Amino acid sequence: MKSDQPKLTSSVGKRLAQRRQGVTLADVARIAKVSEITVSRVLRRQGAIAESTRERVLDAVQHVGYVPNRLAGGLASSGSKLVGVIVPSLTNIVFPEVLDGIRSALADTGFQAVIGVSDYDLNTEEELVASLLAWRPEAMVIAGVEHTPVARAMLEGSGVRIAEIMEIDSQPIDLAVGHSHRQAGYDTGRYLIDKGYRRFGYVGHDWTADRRAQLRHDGLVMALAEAGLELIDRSLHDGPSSTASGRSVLAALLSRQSALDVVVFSNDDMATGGVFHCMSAGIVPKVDLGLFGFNGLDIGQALPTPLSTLRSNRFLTGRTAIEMLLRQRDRPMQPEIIDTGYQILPGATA
Amino acid sequence: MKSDQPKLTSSVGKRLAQRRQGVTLADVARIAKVSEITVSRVLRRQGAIAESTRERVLDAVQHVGYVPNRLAGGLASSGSKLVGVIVPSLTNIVFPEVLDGIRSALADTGFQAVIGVSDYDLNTEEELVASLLAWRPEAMVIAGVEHTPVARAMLEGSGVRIAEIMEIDSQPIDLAVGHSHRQAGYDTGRYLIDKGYRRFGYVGHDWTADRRAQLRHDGLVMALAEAGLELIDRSLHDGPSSTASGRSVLAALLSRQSALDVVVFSNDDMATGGVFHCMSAGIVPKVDLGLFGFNGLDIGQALPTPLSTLRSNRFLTGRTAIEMLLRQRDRPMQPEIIDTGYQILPGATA
DNA sequence: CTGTTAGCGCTTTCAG
DNA sequence: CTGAAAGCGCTAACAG
Repeated sequence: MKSDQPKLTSSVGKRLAQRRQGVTLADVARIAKVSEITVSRVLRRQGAIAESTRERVLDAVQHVGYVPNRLAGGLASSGSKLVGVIVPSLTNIVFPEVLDGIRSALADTGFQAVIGVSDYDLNTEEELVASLLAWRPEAMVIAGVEHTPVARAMLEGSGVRIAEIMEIDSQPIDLAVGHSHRQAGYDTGRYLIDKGYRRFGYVGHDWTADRRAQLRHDGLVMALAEAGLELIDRSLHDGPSSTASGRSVLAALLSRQSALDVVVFSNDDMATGGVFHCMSAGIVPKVDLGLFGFNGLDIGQALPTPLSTLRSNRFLTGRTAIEMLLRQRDRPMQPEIIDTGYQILPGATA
Repeated sequence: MKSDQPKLTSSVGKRLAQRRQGVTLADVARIAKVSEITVSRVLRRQGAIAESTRERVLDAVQHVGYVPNRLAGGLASSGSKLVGVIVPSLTNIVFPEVLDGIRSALADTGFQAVIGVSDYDLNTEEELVASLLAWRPEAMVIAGVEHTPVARAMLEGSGVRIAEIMEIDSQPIDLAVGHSHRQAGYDTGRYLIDKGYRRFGYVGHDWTADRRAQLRHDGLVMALAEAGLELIDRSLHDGPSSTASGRSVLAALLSRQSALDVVVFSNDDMATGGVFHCMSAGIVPKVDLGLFGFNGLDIGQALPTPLSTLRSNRFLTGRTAIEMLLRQRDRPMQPEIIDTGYQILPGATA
């Protein structure tokens, strides 16, 4: 394998054999017969370099297959070109979508994201904050505004810019990007009440892990209360949201409570499962029973009866967070909040 | 904000004010009245340390809120505790699932994954290889076995262990973990032929981006040929797979070709869309038309008629890749291949 | 346009 | 059990 590499100047070859390490700037400099800093400048396109030396350096780089060492570069320049990102999950598709927005904003900036997954656990999140901060990121994106006191202290104390995303219902440390979940729940209630629904049921998943789902629920209940209504019944799945559980939990709810005219789900995964249950049970969505989700996932819109739901803008949220963070390296005097909003997708199930 | 931090010894406070940088080992050492190396040892639990000094150091760390600098640590020890990972996409759920397997294998090892997304583009992948290698990862995981010559050379030359995952149909650089897509396609064909299907159609997505889908297709055609059969018709969507396109492309195929008794889809996303089309068009899966997917996604199994498909083991693939890589730091003499296999899920659509 | 001199913050020797 | 000295590979800050 090693022998497949291009042949190197013997001195470099020897050093490599001894070190097992990679080629360094010094190696390139020696071959190009310039100083290390000149190589460094060429590679970073910084400062004026004579075209002839530039070529010589680039040739040398090619020749020895030099790959810069960012650990060293970051240390020397105290600028890691890293952004730390913490999300609760990868299996819930909304988070990969946020990451995709982050990726798109980071493209061509030279920044790399280092991603941590907290698994909806605040203590895990705290550990991740510490370990990501150890990479000296130049900014940090973290889902949610709820953190352990220690995690919060580390984030505040780090001095780097922090975007707390997906939620703007509380005051952020520095910047919040997302939308109000309480308001989304409230708007869901208003929309359905306006449609004439009166007998509300709710199908949800584990709240202790997903407080944003709870905020939406609370907003919904608030809208109902204002209209003199209340949730007639609700059923919660003890675990993360999924199509399968949406299906079974709706079945359970309906088996004990037949008087509902609409069911609001904690999100589209659950609601899609609900639609599947209806299909199996011969219940016609909207006609026999209204169903309403949250997120506006593609899958829900591709259903034979497209899901009535609220679309949140995950990609935009990720993208905006990064754009804001990179725009200004110092924290603002006042915490800032950016609402990326949501839209009602009327669909065909409510 | 800054003033909310715990009060620091005045000397440290002054240095911080000057540097805007974080607290360093030296600061902790001064406060604990030990040398830097002792602090370092305590933090890395390395070498014997008197319990009393250990406590003194830990107190100091707490007091000043010290966060180690991994750039410096990695540089000094030439060990980054980083694993580079490159996947083609985050929006196709199978990749987040692989990442989750990687994450689970990395948990409690002290390693961090740095993730790059190639967007199914080999040139982008090449850039990612270079930029991830610059972080001096101790191992690298990359989806697929197809790379640009330059990317391949960098991977080989890096000396670090490389796992090429999701595909074992070609010879890997170092280690391959996944399953044979050609074989999966072949087995799909055998399974359906044994079921009595004879008139095959195919609905797929963009092959240029997803060569594993093409391999499955080729395997399918091979099985058909062995049985003296051939694909009667096929329709390809010019873009990534999605439920929506599976739906419309099946509709298009059926509108021009009514003699099919089974349609094989490039994956479960497409197949789920196909099932949705059938629901809308009054076609009864399995009875009127067989449908077969690939991946074994949850959504397919939660359908009113669970999808007949092949389940690939994404989580296991990610997890196994990391376990193998961390088990042995040197590349094996011979490239190694690990088959994480797949299972037929009979379902109810074929 | 190019080079010299000092580190960045930590860990690896090697001593004691 | 603890420390002093010497870098890791690169870049900032000055020269020239």
